[in-house]
Amino acid sequence: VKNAHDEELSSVESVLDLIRSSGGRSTGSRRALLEVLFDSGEHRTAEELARAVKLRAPDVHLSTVYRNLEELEQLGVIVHNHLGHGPVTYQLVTRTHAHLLCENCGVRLEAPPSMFRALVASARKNFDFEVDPRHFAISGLCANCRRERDEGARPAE
Amino acid sequence: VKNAHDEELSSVESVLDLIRSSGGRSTGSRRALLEVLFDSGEHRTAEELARAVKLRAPDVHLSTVYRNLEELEQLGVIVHNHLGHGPVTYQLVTRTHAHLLCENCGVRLEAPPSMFRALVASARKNFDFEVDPRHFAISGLCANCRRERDEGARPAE
DNA sequence: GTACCTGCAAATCTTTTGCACGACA
DNA sequence: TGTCGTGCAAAAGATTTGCAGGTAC
Repeated sequence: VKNAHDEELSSVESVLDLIRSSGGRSTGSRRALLEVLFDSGEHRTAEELARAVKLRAPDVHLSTVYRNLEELEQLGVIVHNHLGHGPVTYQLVTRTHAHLLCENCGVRLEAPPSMFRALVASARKNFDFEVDPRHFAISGLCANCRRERDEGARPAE
Repeated sequence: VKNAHDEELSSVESVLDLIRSSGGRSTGSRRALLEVLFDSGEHRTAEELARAVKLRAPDVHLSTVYRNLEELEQLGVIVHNHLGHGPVTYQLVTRTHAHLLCENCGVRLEAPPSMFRALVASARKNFDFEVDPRHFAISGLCANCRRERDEGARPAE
């Protein structure tokens, strides 16, 4: 779980350098995966990433994508997130942030780090625990679904 | 996503009543599953619950447990949690609480609701979002693993 | 009696692994 | 050249579904 510095994570080439310097090899499938990760939006599943990789390198197999994602995660280049109930999603560590996820409709809101300041401080103080709010989404109910629920709970609809 | 009142969730029989009143039937497999849920500790997987159910009612099939868990969740009797990377776990809604989960070693700490007060207020104010910190674990690093990481990062070990 | 529930088997979906071949350093 | 990486197939783990028969109400 080694910590890579930000400048090492700024481009496809710099990450390939990082891979080489840790004893790995710079291969076509790794380059293609990194290009996709740097190009694409957030929270892509392994399947989505593999589909995009195949556009650049048609022979790259899904299992190779999984293996490379694991390698990149160990190097600290990407993280995976558990959002909702679907498959795991991946993204560059330099682009992570916390999320609010509606349990009911699945809508996802990006939460600013400031929102977690008190929680981070409290966990540190009370449990000596360093909270990283980016790995799992914070679940709850969005405004719409809360309204729906409250209306549904009215005595006589 | 109807909200059951607490007194309806206080015992196996009261939940069976709730099931009947919502058009469902009181069956042996449902009773056995509820007995297991009321008897057992927290965060049990479907597999674990099915194993315990089979001790009371050997013919109950795993798929029936899944179907009944889904039904109970829809009635608001239980919730499921995503803790760490393993299978989903279930527990009675009356016994839920938030968790801190170490990304590195998997240790799980029970977090008091007070720890989330500021987050809950801030999400409500800024996003009109009602946070329920019990559904997903809050991930991060426990004291031990943080120490380990910090030592690993020292210039010369 | 009828709608709901269940056991069983099989399918589905996501992810992992074994193995032999090929490619990077 | 030797190790690491890859494609492919197959396995594994968790969950869902189709169907035919059984059961609560």
